[in-house]
Amino acid sequence: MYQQLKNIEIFKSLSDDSLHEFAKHAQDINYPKGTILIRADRVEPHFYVLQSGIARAYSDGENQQITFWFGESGNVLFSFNSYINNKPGYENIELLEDCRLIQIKLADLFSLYNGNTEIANWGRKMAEQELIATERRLIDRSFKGAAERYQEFVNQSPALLKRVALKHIASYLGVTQVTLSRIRAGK
Amino acid sequence: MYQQLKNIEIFKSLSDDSLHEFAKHAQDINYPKGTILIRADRVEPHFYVLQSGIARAYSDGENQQITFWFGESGNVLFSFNSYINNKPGYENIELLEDCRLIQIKLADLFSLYNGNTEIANWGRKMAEQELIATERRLIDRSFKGAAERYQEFVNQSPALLKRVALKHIASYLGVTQVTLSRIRAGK
DNA sequence: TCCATTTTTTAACAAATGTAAAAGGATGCT
DNA sequence: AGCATCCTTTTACATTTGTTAAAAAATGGA
Repeated sequence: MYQQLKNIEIFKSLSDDSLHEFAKHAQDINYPKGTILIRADRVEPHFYVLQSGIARAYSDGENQQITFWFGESGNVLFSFNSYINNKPGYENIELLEDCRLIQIKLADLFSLYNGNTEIANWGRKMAEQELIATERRLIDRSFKGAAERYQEFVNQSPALLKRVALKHIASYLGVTQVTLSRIRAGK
Repeated sequence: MYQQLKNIEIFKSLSDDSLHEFAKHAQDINYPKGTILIRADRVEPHFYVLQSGIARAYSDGENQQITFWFGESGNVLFSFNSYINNKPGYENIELLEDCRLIQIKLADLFSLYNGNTEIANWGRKMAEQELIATERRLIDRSFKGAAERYQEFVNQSPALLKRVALKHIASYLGVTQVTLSRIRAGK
């Protein structure tokens, strides 16, 4: 497990000691395509790292479903509200392909945070990077038109474009599927 | 300074020891209304806590300015990209009233993070709370119409409504000032 | 108070996006 | 292969929001 973690980008900033600590609590696990790994109405007691496959996080509304995050190999994956506030969250996470995951209990992760300064700072930086990326997306919604946001998605995530249904990409970009079709048709 | 920090909500989860550590590096500072405290094109070497007054963060585009954050008494205030990546950021921060601030050098904050597990976890939680709030706003842009977003702003931030120019609130909500006027007129 | 400046509202029109429904494609299962 | 299901595109129309310009209202200083 130590060797496995060592090859994951997000762990590369950690010392060997911290990585061994992580490895003690980490499990390798597989789930098939279509699995709803995390449900909005439950407290999810695990934290995951995607090793292969892709996933999406979405929120259910009255008559629509909003996809607001995609995860690829190497990304961390958890229920924000479980992780941060120990409450049921607003997001579901669905595996869009068969996935191989690292699984760690939140309780174990938190004791690592409390007992190891390096890991606490690792967790801090992880949250900060997500924060800055999310804020950029929020700002881009005001600055850029839907066509431009689509072009950026194509440039930055060509792999996702091929593997994810367009209806999910549409809601990720903040438009309806009809609008995305229009953009793609170049009209 | 220790007594002063002790009364700020965001520091209340810290032990006395950690608070004394903070106090060693904290300074009390005042700036007048209109000050551009943080500029997008510079690395900002400080981290601030607002003690009184209000502020906004905004990003400049070609022909518009997007306000994406408001700060009130008790909020932390920093340049994300300076703080997180040590690079010039995308945001300016303007003081909308005379403000009293706590100022701490980022270099000092980072050494606190690296030397004190409790403070590292405090910083982690701070980033996590901002993250969850930002993500909610992003999701709400898709789920809710502009009129509903305005109503929520009115309910959640009545103080800001009175003290901030409507043009800034409009861009915070992701609409033009004309649209916000229409919403307010109930049309 | 008066004036200049800034902010907010209103109006008319244009553009972008949403909605609903239908048709065409693609996919997966038996 | 054939069928059912789901995804994507297209069309027509409605609605929302943006743009530009002007007027009204508020603000701040001399």
